[in-house]
Amino acid sequence: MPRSFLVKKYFTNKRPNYSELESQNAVIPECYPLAELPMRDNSSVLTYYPTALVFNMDALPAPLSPVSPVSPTRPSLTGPLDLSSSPSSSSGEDEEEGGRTSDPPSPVPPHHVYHCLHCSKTYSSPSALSRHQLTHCPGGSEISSIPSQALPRPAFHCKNCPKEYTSLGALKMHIRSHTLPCVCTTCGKAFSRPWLLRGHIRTHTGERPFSCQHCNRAFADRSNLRAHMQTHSEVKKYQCGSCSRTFSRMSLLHKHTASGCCPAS
DNA sequence: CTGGGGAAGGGGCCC
DNA sequence: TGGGCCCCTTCCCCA
Repeated sequence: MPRSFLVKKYFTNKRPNYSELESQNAVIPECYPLAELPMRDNSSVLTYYPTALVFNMDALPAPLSPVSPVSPTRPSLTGPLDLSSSPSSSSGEDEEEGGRTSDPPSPVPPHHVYHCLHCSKTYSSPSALSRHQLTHCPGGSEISSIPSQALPRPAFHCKNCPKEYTSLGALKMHIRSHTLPCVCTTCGKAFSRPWLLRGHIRTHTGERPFSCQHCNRAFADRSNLRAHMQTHSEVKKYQCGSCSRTFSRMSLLHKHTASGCCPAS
């Protein structure tokens, strides 16, 4: 299941072709320009339907209790193996440095006492919970059990693509992928977010702040380090549902299944 | 063909 | 509400 359950994806899951938009935004000020919505003229990419978002709590399923420790985002068949049951094992999965991943592997932090009505997620404050629960509102499949009449329609549409969002903030974030306001001063490549640009700048500077504790190999991206760590693990994270063969990356598993190795699947 | 690294996209969460 | 960061995912390329 894609993580982007906020978005209705009508087309392919491949990256959008921004070449046309890039040509439209060829002149963008350097040095971290501000992201702004192209509101000039009457050609705003924002389509705002002032329909109030009504969150019908009565139409929602009963709260989950107790909270399941199983991650709800893991795919079932082709998803990664659940290795979280042995966090201190020698797989090296949890040995990377810093960040939230170094937190204790407790599935529910003790200060998280507000449970989502739709999934097993918990939050430390009512506001955080209510904000999260809004993500279940739009034509999302995660609440398919709720009658469609009880669900509010997505209110924010992107004019450049068919995506729909439940909040203006989410739409603004998405629009940045069209406007690409962050431009590399070295090569001129544009990005949607400053931190993406920072990661890109590392390709110019050669900075690799994430290093493997097993082989001292360094990486510019934490996710790439995480993928690399899988190569040190004897039991890979992603398992074929048919032949039980494991892979270090989901993409490799997809290649495996697409190659027809396991036609029964 | 397979495995792995590099680069990038994008939604979620916290502050 | 927005910035920053996290995490997952995907594509491309190369050995």
